[in-house]
Amino acid sequence: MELPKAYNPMQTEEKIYRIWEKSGFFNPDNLPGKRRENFVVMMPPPNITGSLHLGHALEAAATDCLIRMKRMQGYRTLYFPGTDHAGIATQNKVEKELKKEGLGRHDLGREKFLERVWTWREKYGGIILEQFKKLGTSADWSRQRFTMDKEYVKAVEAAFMHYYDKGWIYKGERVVHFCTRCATSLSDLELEYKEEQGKLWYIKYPIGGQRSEVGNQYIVVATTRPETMLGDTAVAVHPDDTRYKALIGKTVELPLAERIIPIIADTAVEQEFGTGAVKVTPAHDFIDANIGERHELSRIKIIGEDGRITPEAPKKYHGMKVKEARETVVEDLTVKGFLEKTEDYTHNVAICYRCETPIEPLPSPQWFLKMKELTQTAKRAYQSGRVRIAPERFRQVAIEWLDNERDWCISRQLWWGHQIPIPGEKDVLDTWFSSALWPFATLGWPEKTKGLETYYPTQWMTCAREILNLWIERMVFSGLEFMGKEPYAEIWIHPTVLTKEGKRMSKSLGTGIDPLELIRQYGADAIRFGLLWQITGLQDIKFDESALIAGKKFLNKIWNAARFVLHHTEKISIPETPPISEHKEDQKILASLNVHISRVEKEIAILRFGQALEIFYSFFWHEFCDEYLEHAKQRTDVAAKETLLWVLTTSLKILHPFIPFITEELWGILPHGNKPSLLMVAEWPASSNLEIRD
RNA sequence: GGACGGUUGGCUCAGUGGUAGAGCGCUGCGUUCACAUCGCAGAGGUCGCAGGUUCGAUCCCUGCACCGUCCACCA
Repeated sequence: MELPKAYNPMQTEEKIYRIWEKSGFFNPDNLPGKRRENFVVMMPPPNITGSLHLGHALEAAATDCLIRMKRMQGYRTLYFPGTDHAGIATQNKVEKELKKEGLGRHDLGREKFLERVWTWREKYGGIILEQFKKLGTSADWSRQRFTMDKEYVKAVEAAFMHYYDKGWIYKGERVVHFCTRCATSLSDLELEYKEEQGKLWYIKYPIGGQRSEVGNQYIVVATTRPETMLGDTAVAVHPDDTRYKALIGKTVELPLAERIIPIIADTAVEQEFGTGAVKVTPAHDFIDANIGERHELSRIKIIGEDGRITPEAPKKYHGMKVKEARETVVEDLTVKGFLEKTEDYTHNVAICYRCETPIEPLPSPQWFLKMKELTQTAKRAYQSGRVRIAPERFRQVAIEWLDNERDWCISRQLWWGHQIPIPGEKDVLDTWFSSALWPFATLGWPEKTKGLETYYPTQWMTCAREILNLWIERMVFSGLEFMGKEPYAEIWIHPTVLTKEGKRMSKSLGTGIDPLELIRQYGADAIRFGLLWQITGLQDIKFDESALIAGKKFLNKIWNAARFVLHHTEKISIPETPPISEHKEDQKILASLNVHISRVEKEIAILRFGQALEIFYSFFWHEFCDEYLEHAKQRTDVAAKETLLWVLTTSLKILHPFIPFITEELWGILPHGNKPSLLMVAEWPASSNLEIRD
């Protein structure tokens, strides 16, 4: 067969992927040979709103590399794919789509709106998985799950009821982060922070009196949010603050609201900030809420879910938006002489991670899940090593979060999501409540399915750094709670892909790189090569396209080495066992091959994909091509030909997990004695069983 | 504010207690016999700064500077 001089990924990749899919080998139930041990990995389900970014590509390349290697090593491999309904994210996407038609979700009503979301899901829900296929991901698409599948909904309800019956779920009015635009509460992890040039207002609170004018005695508090003073129920100072010690226990009159409130002592107050005296608004600030609980202060909710001032505040301010209220309050304070001074002040303002609206902390009835016991079981799993975490340093990060996590607010005021299975409840559940069940809900839990029996627990998982707490920890305690077993043996926090300048990749900043564009330009193998090549250890990756060029060149090198070997070994088949040869050069390359296989295995075991690839790249290019191939040109004996074929085919096996397309293509062309199966299920060269001669 | 990571040739990164390496880029030469997406040759680094340990430090320790990430968020 005459091969073209240059490797062309376009002509290969689509064809090869179809052959793989048709083989059925992505499904572990169809794998040839006896398979005793599992290697199961759950794909972190991408949002149905998403399209592939380099983080996904890195995740898929690394996971697929492991899966393919384990598959060849005789494991029962399952790479389980699926997608996440992603409550807020998806709802916002659809709302944006509606907005173009001049409609809001309330115009449609709940039912019609949800129909629209499902339409969206049908249309776009699978696109991202198609993009994973382009990368060569050998996931079992026949098992694909969505977090709103019927069976999955049952699992979510069962989990909720389990906690509910245990008394771990309760409804309470708590101060939560609230996005007034999305009209929903948000978890800590759904916030972003934006630096804002704000002001610090110093306000005089008259001491003791019943006066509505400023007297001689007053205490000054500093605040960035003067409008919340309408809901103040105390002024707090540090108990050790000598300036204010004499005032503790006395009262002040709250300007504008004309309420008498106490001066209390609390260690949460920082003496150095502002005047050392702080207004306490238990309804609209988290720290104040805590202070309020300690001192049994009443909570006056002056900002409503609509972002407007409530009737709890003085009549003048009713119905004002927060910003307007702030301006009016400042004006009134100024006119009445309560404002001492104003300073410029830069601070971070919490904003909604979806729509960037400033967050209002406010008391709202929400559902909570008690966390104490759950987090402690998860903590023990990490401490005992039953769940390993790589790199190891993230274990401490995980444990610290588990130690400090408050009860989990699991309700959201959205339309798109899992209904809380309590009659009359309109809210839906936090997306992460369903994601937390991913490793076993995908396998049919709470039914006792064969899949669950066979494939739970899983062996490995990877995710991005920022969802370690959001997702990973919650899967661990959910797995322990519902299955009695940790959901995976090891979690790898993979490097973050940054721009070459070391900045975060972001669509809005225009610093993102589209992997699909790169695939078109270089081919999927080169992308996988480039990404894996750059995973070298602890560091995040400053994505460098030159690694893709290196990959592309390497692929061409492999292609042409194969062309040469094919020409040079006509009428010879690939030997079944390593050739035995008298020639030193043959012995040397065969021995070196085995050494390099073992080194690759060792690097992969500690997830150093870059070093593994480098090791074999160097062997193949320099030792095999530059030296042995040149030497073999002088040889016509069978031993040389068998050695060429042996080293080449073995190299294809080793390289297949990294660059599956080209290796599979060449495997199909090489002269096998018997009709070969696919390379993806070929037997991994057992380096440990081979004699290493040097 | 808390925690963590990094600082090595033009760029992106490996690496080791004892003459410093790769890929990409660059320079020169070379196209009959796998590959010009190639071959050969080469230039290019006082391994962030300052101390310390050591016979010897790019590597170990301390401090500092700068870059970055995550977490928390302060009125």
